[in-house]
Amino acid sequence: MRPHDHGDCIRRVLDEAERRAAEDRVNFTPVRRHALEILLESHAAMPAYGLLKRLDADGFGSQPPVAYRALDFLIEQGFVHKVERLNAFVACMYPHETHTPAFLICRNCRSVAETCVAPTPAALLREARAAGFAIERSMMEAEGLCRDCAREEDAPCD
Amino acid sequence: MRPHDHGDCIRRVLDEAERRAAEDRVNFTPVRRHALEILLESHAAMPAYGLLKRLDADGFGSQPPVAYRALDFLIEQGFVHKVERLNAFVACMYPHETHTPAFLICRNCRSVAETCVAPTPAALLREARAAGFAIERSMMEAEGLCRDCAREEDAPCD
DNA sequence: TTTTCATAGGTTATACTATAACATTCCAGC
DNA sequence: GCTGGAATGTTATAGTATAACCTATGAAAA
Ligand SMILES: [Zn+2]
Ligand SMILES: [Zn+2]
Ligand SMILES: [Zn+2]
Ligand SMILES: [Zn+2]
Repeated sequence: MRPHDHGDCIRRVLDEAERRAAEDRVNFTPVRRHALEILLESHAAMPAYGLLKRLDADGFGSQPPVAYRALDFLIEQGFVHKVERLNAFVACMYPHETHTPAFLICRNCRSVAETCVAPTPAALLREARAAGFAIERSMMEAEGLCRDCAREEDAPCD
Repeated sequence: MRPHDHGDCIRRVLDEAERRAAEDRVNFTPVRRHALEILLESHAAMPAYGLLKRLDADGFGSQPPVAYRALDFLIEQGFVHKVERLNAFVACMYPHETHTPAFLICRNCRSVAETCVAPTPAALLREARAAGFAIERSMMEAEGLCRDCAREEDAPCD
């Protein structure tokens, strides 16, 4: 991840979430909001039990449903994605647009970058149509080496 | 899934696996082969513990590593894919070509169709290049309604 | 031949992920 | 004030995956 003003990421996404929740008349309760804030702390993917631990520390309860219910809501609203490959969750960086999330997952440092790809890729859409399948949600995940880790592997003095 | 000669699917994939294993000098042992045969029995995705139960019934051992080791091998060789969304496994229907597996997963009947999509979609590849990310594997998963289930939902007498 | 090394498999235990089920609280609308 | 739905509290359990260590096998090196 390139250096950037992460405070800006946080404000931007949180504001948009707030706005969308109001617009859609959904209940953006304290625990839900706080879960999103925790996930927004970094662009890394966080496992459910990591989130739960944080929520517990902040007084929101210690039982698994606390985390999973918050996550269900946030995913439903499109504020959070699940990275299936990692069984972990990330705040969406493009909550203002409907999209097919696409993740670049580094097998070395496990960093996760969400890239901005349009709704369902054309090739998949074509295949789905041919099969009579109606796509409602889709996602893409790619595993490989991030820029930084690739540089390390290249280094002759490794 | 349309009606088809499934025995033909099985023979075709098994032969190709046999051939590729010999070519790559990897050890296609009885338990590995039998695990693939079990997964080939249908195009549905099977959970690891379902596979384990079958392997156990056929005398290959009852402990989780039995199944997970066989799956690790089969995935490594490209004979099997994991459907991340379902935490379940399917035999690859296109073992003769390197590809990005793409699955159409019905949210109603949980059927899984693997569609034949080329290596990493162009859009994702572009994004990855821009980020300096080297993709090694990628996959796509789409959730929605299969042809049959869509028909049912349409039915006025449902 | 004996040693060595790598791969596969056996076995036990445990960690991690997720949901079911039911009780309780809260609040908006009637 | 009653009522119904949404959110939360609480307990229990189901489901997924890996760690760790040990044994067997067989082919290559010494
Ligand atoms: Zn997103
Ligand atoms: Zn990395
Ligand atoms: Zn495939
Ligand atoms: Zn279906």
